[in-house]
Amino acid sequence: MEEIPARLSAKPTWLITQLSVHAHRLATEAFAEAGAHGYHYRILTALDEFGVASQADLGRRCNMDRSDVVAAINEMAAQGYVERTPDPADRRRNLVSLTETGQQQQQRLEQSLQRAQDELLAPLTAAERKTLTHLLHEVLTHQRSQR
Amino acid sequence: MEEIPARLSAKPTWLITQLSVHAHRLATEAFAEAGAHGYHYRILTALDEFGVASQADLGRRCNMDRSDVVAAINEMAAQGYVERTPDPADRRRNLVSLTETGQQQQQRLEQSLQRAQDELLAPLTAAERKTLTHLLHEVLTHQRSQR
DNA sequence: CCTATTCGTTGGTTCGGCCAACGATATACC
DNA sequence: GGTATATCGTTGGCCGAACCAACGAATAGG
Repeated sequence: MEEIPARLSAKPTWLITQLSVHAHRLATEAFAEAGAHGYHYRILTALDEFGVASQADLGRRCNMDRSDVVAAINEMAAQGYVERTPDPADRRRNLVSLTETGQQQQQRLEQSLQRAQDELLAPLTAAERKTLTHLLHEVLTHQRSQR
Repeated sequence: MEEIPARLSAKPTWLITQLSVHAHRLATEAFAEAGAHGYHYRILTALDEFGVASQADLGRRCNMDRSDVVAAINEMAAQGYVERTPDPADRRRNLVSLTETGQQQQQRLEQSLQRAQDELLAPLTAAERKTLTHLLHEVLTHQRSQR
């Protein structure tokens, strides 16, 4: 019926980009249930893991552009998940901190994402998931080091 | 300096989406050298592999929306890589065919992509690449069967 | 015959990822 | 100390890939 060209389906770049579409769709749907976006999850998780940070730090940790951090923080501050206070030690900076409800939101998103994750990797055994994760990690860190 | 939250970098969805950014960038740069886009490569390859097809067929094979097929065909028809003729047997359809120069373009893109591919997977051995490809393929086909 | 379905096309939205520029501030160098 | 350089937050924009809704024309199925 709708066969895929072999030259496409044999290429890792094709597989990765196609799979990222599915992964992205699953993650987006999961986040949408909690009224959040991908950027929001990244920032909440970074704050939960490393504590208070400047917006620039968050951008670097979450691999986001500074301007996108601004927008995400605006939205989450309006929702009460995050607080923005000027850094007394460096008045260029804003210190972003996680609120109580922000932490709860992080946990909600964490669980939603976990479910999406399981759905995505359903056909793989635990060992295969580990192998896949390891290989992807390998390639990604190499790619990151290249620039 | 700019550490990445462990909860992110351990998640296949994160790894896949982040890696797809790199894969996509490498592929896009490779295609840009030949003045093409990712959608163009997909269609050219599908035509090369399966021969003449309707736009709707191309969309299904390349996993593209019909409307995006229209735009890509427009561009490639203007470049002379592809020809659009009405199907006499079904006047709703257009039959899209590959021209001589279109076939050459497909080969150019094929080679460019191969180079991007090698760059992306540089840190992996041949065996690891095979494993990765296999696992990705597994997950993707399962995902495709889900809808 | 008439209802669904398919096809190509137009026009629009969304989301993630970017870039350029700005004023304010901080750091480094001379 | 003063001056260049860099960083930070912010605004406002761009792009590409994916997708959706709706339309007229044409076909297929009952």
